[in-house]
Parts: sequence; structure tokens; C-alpha cells
Amino acid sequence: MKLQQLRYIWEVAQHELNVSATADSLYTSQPGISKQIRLLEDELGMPIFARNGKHLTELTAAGQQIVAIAGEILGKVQDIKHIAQEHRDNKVGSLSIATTHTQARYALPSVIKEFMHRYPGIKLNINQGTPMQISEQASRGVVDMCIATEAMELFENLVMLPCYQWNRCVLVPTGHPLTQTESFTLNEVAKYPLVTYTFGFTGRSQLDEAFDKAGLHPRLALTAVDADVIKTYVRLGLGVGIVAKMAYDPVVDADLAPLDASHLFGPSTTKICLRRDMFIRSFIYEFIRIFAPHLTRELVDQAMELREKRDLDTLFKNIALPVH
Amino acid sequence: MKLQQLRYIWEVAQHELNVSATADSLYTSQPGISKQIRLLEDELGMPIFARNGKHLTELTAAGQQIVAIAGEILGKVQDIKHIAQEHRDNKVGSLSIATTHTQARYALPSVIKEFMHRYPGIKLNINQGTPMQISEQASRGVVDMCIATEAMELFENLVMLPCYQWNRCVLVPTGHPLTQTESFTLNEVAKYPLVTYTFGFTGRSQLDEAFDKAGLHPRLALTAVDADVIKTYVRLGLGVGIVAKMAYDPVVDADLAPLDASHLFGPSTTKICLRRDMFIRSFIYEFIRIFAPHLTRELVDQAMELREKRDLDTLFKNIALPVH
DNA sequence: GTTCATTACGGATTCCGTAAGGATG
DNA sequence: CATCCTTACGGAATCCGTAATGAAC
Repeated sequence: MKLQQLRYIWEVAQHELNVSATADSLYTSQPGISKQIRLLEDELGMPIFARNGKHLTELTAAGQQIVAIAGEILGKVQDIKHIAQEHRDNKVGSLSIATTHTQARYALPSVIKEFMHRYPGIKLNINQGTPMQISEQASRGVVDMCIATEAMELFENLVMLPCYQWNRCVLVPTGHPLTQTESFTLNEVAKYPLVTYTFGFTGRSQLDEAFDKAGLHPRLALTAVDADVIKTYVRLGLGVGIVAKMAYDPVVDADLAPLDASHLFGPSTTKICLRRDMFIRSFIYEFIRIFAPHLTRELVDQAMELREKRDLDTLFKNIALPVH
Repeated sequence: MKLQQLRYIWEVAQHELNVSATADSLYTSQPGISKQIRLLEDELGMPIFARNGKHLTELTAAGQQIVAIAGEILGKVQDIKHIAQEHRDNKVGSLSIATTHTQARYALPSVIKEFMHRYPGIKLNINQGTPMQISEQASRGVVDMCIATEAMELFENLVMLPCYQWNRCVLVPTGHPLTQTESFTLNEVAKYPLVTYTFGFTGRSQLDEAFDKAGLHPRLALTAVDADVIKTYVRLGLGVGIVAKMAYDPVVDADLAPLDASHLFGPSTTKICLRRDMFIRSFIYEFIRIFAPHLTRELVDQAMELREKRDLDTLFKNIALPVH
């Protein structure tokens, strides 16, 4: 058994069992991968992939377990390389972050700027995607961490570190009736068609929950994955927008009125997720610290030790999160 | 990086950094190992071993972490092989057990007999050693499991499965004064020199605890690692013996009187320990089941998921253990 | 002087690319 | 017919053993 063979079966499994595509992505030849996979199967004395003629159709039952373990092994190989790199020079390396539009656009820029200034030797890499996509990337080890509000709890091998809480604002054109009332209610908001996040994005679940609990079923005029699109359609008068507060920019969005909606919807918590058991390089601790000052190295280490969601909740229960 | 290189650094670390001895144990050449280690260090760009001239003196700080991870990787490689073997034929394979004299001599024979009968295709391997040694072997993955009463809690990566409880008896030559009293006390026992287990063996800690709690400091005439030696010296009149009940054989030991001592010392619990995260082949579940019928596959799986000692205690709290 | 790791070197094996072959949809 | 995996084959790199070298205790 060789590490490359494990890498090949893992990569093929990640490429929908398409060996040719895998070969392209690894910049190697397709027969080379085929051969190594066959050799591994011969050594193990059983097929990892089920074949229909010459096409790989699916993973065998045992193959699924084997590929999963191969993934863990490859992760640990990365850990070894990271440990070595850290030891050689803890200011050189790379950091891959997967995150959502909202974080990338509004929360991360200042953090990235500060980080790049402090660690000019670290190659930064930011992947944008849906909460599901980025969680999966973090879970699979494609990236070092993901930052988001939703979907990460679905992946058991991710440790969630709460970073900050944020609230929403209702966004309307200036002069809109809602701007007249001192303090509006959920009922009043629900009278208008809404323009807000797509299901599964940027704390949308909190929103649905609030309306459901109030027995309201507002009309959704449009849902989008990012606040910029939402603002555009609010300007067109399609409806009232509900976005994260931080998405409102007083300068650019001067033609819109942000009405605080903290009293209508529960706060959402943005979290950094790391793969459990990953080796955390010093600059990653630093990045986390810049993004969320309360997440000290010690606290992160403690959180990484915990397996259960409830233990994590206990750990962070008494730690005040910044509110944005 | 290659699996062999990881195997080599791990094995060298297990052989007190002696490359020659490692080469012998792996049936390969010493320069081959040296070379591969050097290549790995070159690739990582840092030394794993600290050298004094040409002697390996110790692991570097990063080297310790790397060797630890290498061990985990090698364990997972084994898991893959076991999964494949299980899939090919779940009645063929090997089972290595490390255990103490007491278990090997008195508790295991009937279990082994039954197991061999049911699984003639499994190569059995039993290592005898001190509780410390066998726990370490299980922890390092040298054996599949260890069975003992003491020391395993020191290894964080072992999951302890309680198998049965046992009590002690006081062993005296027939006609000894202690045989006259209906129900003797700890005080009376402590008047005689004791012949019992060496510290760290076969529930010796329970024994010390009971005497300590009673403020007694009996004289230890002799301590031994196994009951056979203890019996021999009891026969010589060196003192009264305290051994596990199951070590008394009515036929062979007819010249000795076993006095039940359950009321003097708390019961001890014998446990099977498995490395956390190891792949458990079906015949291992079966072996466990034969040894401890209450340990169903489901229960073992549940226990393997738990990280904390307290969670394990909770899991087994309501399960009645056989008492021997 | 013995033990032990490194260097040197040669033969066998393995790896990986290109090219050709055959199955699937 | 386009896609995709397997087989065939040859050159390059790697692995691993023996023998020689040199440092440490």
C-alpha cells in the first residue's frame, strides 16, 4: 500500500468516480491512476470501486470505509507537512479559507488586511461558496477553515468556534411607510413583500423561525444569496429587504433606510469551523484571534478537544461574543 | 513522503532510536532505514531526530509530534487492511491479545478454547506482560486488545470495556487459626505477614486501599506477580496469601483453605481495552462477547464513540457485570 | 575495540508517461 | 462517435542490499 494509491482512490471518489477528470486535476496521466488503483485493489484482494464494464459506477461498501480512512490518512500527512513547515518558518505557508458572500464582502476585508500586514509570507486563498459547499470543503480538508453562519453543524468532523453575533435590519427606500413608525412589529413587516436571503444562506433560518413562530407567512418577492442583489431590488421597489446589519453601508446606501430589526429576529452567530484533529499552525491561531479576539489559542485548543455539541455550548456559554 | 518512511521513523522511535536494532526487527538493512529517514527529513526540511555525531540521541520537538501522527497513520493503514480482510473472509485473520498472568492462567483458557473452536481460521497470539507493558502494547497498536485490571486508564487512546468483577480470598494452609473464626476481619488478617501481588498487579491497588482506609500497615512477607508463586510461599508458611478467588483450584490446591474475603476488599473489575478508532473485525466482537456476554456489538460501538471516562461510566452504570 | 550511522554503488523493481485497444452510452 | 477505462511497453527514477567509511562510547 502506498500513499499515492490512497490519494488516487480518494481523489477519484471526490471526482464522481471519473478517473480522467481526476488525472487532469492532478496533472498526471489517466492510465497511471487506473494502474495504481488496480494494484491497490489487488493487494487488498477486493474491489474498492464497482465497475460496469470499464466504467466506475460506485464505491463498494468496504470501499466507502476505505476511502474515508484514506481521507483521514491524507489529512494526517498534511498535518506532518504543516508541522515541518511551521518548524522551519512559522511565517511562511498558506491559508485557505472558504466562506460566504456576506462574510467575504463585509466581515473579512479588514481582518484580511490586518493579517496580510502581519504575515506577508502567508499565501492567502479565499473560496466563496454556499454554506453547504464551504462546510463540505472544510470537512474534506480542501480548505483550512470555513467561516459562515449556517450548515456547518451537519458535518461531524468540524469544530465550530463562535466568533460574533449579528442582527438584521429592514431595508427600505427612504420615505417608506415603515420609516414613519417609531418601533415597528413583525406583523407590519409581513404586510410587504420581502426581499431577502435564499434559503440556507446568511442566517435565513432565524428569519423563517421568527415568522413561523408569529404565525405569519409573508410573501417572498425575491430571494438572493447576497445583500447587494437584495439592495438592488429594494431600490426597484420590489419589496422591503431584510439583510444583515453589517451589509448596510451609510455612504453607498444613502438612498436606503436601515431600520434596526434586532427586536424582531433572534441574533445569528457567525462561526469559524476547523476540522477536528487538524494541526493548527501559529498563524492560523493568529488569524482566528484577529477575526474574533476572544478566541485565544487556549480556548481554541480546548474547543478542539471536545466531541459533543453540548460540551462546546458549555465552553462558550460564559464568553461574551462581540455583537455586530 | 512515503508510508515506509513513516513506518521507519515510528519503528525507530519504538526501538529507543537504535536504527540497527530496528533494521533487525524489520528484517531489512540498516542503511536502507537510515537512507529513508534522511530522505524524509530532507523532504520536510527539518530533522526528526537529533544527532550527536552519528548517533541518534533524541526526537526533536517537532519530531515527537510527527512520530505520533505517523503512528496514527500506520494504525489507519492497518484498519484498511483489516477492512479488506474482513470483506474477503470474515473467518480468517489474526487476533493478538496482551494480558496478565492472572487472566491468561485463570480467566482466558475457556474463552480461548471456545473461540478457537468457533473460529479455527483465526491465528491467535497471546502476549503476557505487566499491566503497564500490555496497556502500552494495546495503546501503540502492537496488539489488538489487552485484558487486565490495572494501568489501562493511563492511556488516553484506550477504550475500557468492563467485563467482570471479581473478589479476593485469603489463602491459608488448612488448619490455620483464621479458618477457625466464622467471619474474620481485616484486623485479624493484618496480624499475619502477607503474601500477595506485587504493586501494580492484579488489583493490588484495591488491597492497599482497604488496608490504608482501616489504618492498617500489614507486613508484606513476599509479593509476586502471579498466584502460583503466592500459593507456593503460603504452603511454606511464609504468611497468609491474598489472591483472586478464581486463582483457587479445589483440586490442585486442596491443601489450602480459601477464605472468602469479599467483605474485606472492594471488588475489582477486569476490562478489555481497545484502541479508540480502531476497526473492529467481526471475530473481535465475537471474542469480546464470549469473554463478556453483556458486551454486545452495539454496546461496544457505543463505548468506542465516547471520549470521556465519565461517559463510559454512565454507559456501563446500569449494566450488571458477572461476578467471579 | 565495539557499536552504530552514513556514504557509495549496482541490480532489481517500481513508477509514469505515451500509444493502442475495447467497452459504454 | 465521443467518452472513458484498461492493457502494453519503454525510459527514468526509486528502492534496497552489500561493502566500505567514519564517528561515538
